[in-house]
Amino acid sequence: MGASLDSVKSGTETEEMSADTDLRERLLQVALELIAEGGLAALSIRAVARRASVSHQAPYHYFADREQLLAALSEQGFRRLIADFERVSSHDDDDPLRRLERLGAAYLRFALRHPGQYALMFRRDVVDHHRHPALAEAGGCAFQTLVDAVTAIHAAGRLRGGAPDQLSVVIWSTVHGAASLWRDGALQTKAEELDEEGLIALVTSRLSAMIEKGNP
Amino acid sequence: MGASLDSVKSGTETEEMSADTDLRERLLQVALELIAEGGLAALSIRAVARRASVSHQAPYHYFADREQLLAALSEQGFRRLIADFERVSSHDDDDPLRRLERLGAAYLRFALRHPGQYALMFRRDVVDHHRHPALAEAGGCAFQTLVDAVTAIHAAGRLRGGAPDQLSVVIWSTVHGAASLWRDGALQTKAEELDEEGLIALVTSRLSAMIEKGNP
DNA sequence: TGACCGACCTGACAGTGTCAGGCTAGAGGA
DNA sequence: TCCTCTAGCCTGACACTGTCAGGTCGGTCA
Repeated sequence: MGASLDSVKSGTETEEMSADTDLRERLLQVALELIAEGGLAALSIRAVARRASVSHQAPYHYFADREQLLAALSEQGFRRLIADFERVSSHDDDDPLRRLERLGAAYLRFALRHPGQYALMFRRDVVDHHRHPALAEAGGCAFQTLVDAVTAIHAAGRLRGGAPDQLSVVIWSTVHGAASLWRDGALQTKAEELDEEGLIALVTSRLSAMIEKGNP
Repeated sequence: MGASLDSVKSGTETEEMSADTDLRERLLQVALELIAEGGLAALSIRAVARRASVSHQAPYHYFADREQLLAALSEQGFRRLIADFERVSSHDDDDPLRRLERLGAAYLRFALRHPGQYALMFRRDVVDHHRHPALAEAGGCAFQTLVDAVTAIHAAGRLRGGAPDQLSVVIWSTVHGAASLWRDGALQTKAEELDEEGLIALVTSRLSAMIEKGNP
């Protein structure tokens, strides 16, 4: 028996992926679908296996346990976030404060568009970064982008007090908090006239206000 | 059988609570212990029942399902947070900016001292506020305290731009983000010289910088 | 030809939340 | 005194989960 339909790849390209794709990749994509549909609670190894039409044990050939699959998903999220960062960084406008604002907006957009995956990236109770060096490295790289942006503001002499790495902590806290609260629906009931773009504008505008020298 | 040792209450007051206490209260306390010891993942209805020395079904007499128990725990958390807010509010110093800073510090202290319960208070995937009006009301009350504090700053003419409720969203985001990132261990690796009190000082100082008029 | 191995599979186990249906002590009315 | 009712538990089952143990099968390589 097994995966009996290799090399067939006939008419059904419409759904999911073609059958001969790496099972590992297919499992990751299916897991992402499940998270997007029903949140982290809807993600079980067996559910992933079912949707991928393999046995409930097949995923364990590629991932030692549940946490390893989640770690791979989490790392993928950080890499995509970093890619988003790079996209908005390579802007011809080189004002460091605007750059920080664009990074903040990109962060929030990523979090709001991929709420399930974003949540997973910070659920250390289910994925311990210490056990997954590649994940820890990706997360560190994302944070470093923020630190670099603040350092550039400092170098331009426009930072009001504080060390760049410490101010980065506060800035990261602000965007992470806004993203988390919005995802959890905690903000929608408080400021009803606020939509996603409004939230992004509100938060990013205060990011520079928080650290810029000589702000009115 | 059942709870066979009512009205005894002899020598064993040292551990947990006396045996004739409300089972409902005992379940909540045991649940809190489990969360404190092993996080939310360690909290199962059956584990609570085991530690409370009752059958696995006894909790369902008081809580319709798992979510109801978690909702009660979450609501208790918000009420304790509100109590902390009131404690630091009734200070003879009536500078509204200092008051906001004290609120922020109280928020962070609560989150850092009760990480499991705090996490639960914002896990809407496990506890939907819409299904638990008392919980939603407690959460709204806590947020309102922040809004009131910002409104007082506005009334004193010391707010730089923005509506109080919108600025409250940003401030809440900042403290919530800092608390969440610290709890998840995401900050410890980035700014190693930072301890809990350092984080509180760092964040609260930037809260006023974010909104105060005429800040240097 | 035979040993090996990667890529799956089936079958079991303990743990979980939850449904269904007990049991028992006490209260309230006849 | 007897009967009924109910609150406050209980036992037993179910489907679901992650995970351990041990197949099977096609290909590779000596």
